[in-house]
Amino acid sequence: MNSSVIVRTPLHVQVAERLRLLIESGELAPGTRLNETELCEDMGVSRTPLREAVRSLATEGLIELQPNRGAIVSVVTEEDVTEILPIMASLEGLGGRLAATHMEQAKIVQVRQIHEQMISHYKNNEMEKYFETNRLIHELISEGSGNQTLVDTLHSLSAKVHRARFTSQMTRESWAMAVSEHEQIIAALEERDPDRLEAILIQHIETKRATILGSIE
Amino acid sequence: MNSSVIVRTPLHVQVAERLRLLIESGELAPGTRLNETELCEDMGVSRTPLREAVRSLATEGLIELQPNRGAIVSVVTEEDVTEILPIMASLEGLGGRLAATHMEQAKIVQVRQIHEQMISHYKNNEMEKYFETNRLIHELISEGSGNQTLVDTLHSLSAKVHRARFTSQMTRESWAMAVSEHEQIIAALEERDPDRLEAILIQHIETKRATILGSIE
DNA sequence: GGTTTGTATTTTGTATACAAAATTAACTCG
DNA sequence: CGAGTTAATTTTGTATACAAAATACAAACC
Repeated sequence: MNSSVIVRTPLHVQVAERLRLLIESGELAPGTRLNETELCEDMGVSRTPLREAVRSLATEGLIELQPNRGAIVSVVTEEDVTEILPIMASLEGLGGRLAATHMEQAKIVQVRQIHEQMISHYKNNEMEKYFETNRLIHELISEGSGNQTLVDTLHSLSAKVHRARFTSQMTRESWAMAVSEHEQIIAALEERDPDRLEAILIQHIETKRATILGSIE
Repeated sequence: MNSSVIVRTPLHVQVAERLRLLIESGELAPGTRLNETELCEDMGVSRTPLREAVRSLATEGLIELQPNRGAIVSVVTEEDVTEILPIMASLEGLGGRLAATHMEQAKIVQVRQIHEQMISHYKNNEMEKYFETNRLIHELISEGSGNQTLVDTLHSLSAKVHRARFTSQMTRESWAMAVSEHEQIIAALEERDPDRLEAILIQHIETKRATILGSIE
């Protein structure tokens, strides 16, 4: 009976993770054609695991397959984002509603702490760090729902929006607005008020939508 | 300029579709171990496209990969269904809300027609046909939202629940309840009342939840 | 000059071959 | 007999080889 088996993660999984990283970081920009032989040489693997990884990321939506013409990094359009945000609003709302009742006290304290960090990043005008803590808070709250499927679904949707990279166009006002909403989010969570938390989270995404789509026109 | 290119769909896509069918129809039962060579012989393809297909279905959640031990048809647990239904409620609600305003009149008429068909299947006690028309109505409504991402997300969640195959345990009362709710759904759609449609769709899934989970204990 | 057509090259799609791990079966020793 | 160990077999993981399609390029033609 070996309860702590060492599992060497399969090559195609490692390759997929690495590709995902390259795509999500923007190193592989949307629309980039993926050359198999080239990528294989870079990563030091053969085509088989690489192709398996590409197929995975394709069903995930990160990559678009073009039959007999290879694959490109999929392009997230404004339309995609317009479709995704209402879904995220709905799901974040549900997540908050559940988290308000299910989340452990210790986790809520943790969220508050990260919130404070986020505020200081805001004050110091540290965009990158702000976004990172921001993302973390939303993730912790959705995790607080205790619903893993919800967490996964939100994560995948959020990744697409993030990849669109419209967020950097944030104005001073919209940023202030987002921060103020976050203050309310934490408060509602601490008061364990499902209805309010749900409402604010939905409103928060509406703000996000306005910011993102405002920045495009 | 060739606008109607003939694209021979890649083998791995065909294989994936066929596997998906086998899994969703229950021909490949949850937990079944997938033997590569065996499946290859059955389908008349080599291992490469088969494996690519398996990787796809794995990221889709239909198949579970066990490193160095192959793949099994993933098992949908009661817990999974408990997680999924609230998400579906939330999303179907959103879909209905959008459909109430966006859906074309002709589509609404079509939904009404299928609804009538469904009713007659109900009266004739034709379970299978009832479920099929039922599924179709929900799909049409979510499509009426005009939000393809929403449609896809719902579809994938719905497939998991369906695969759990708890639904056959429907009692006479819960069935009647579902039918009556459907009547209200169509009415709200015809009246183009977003709030009511959203509310009923959410309630409808609550009924479904009660039915499904009631049948387990 | 620009378009077309045919050929060379690259790139993808699929099959096979080899390596490593897991499962099964056989066997030893208590 | 039966637990444990080792050998044989199967099955998966990865690499390579071959086939087919797409792209790039050059020559011929209008």
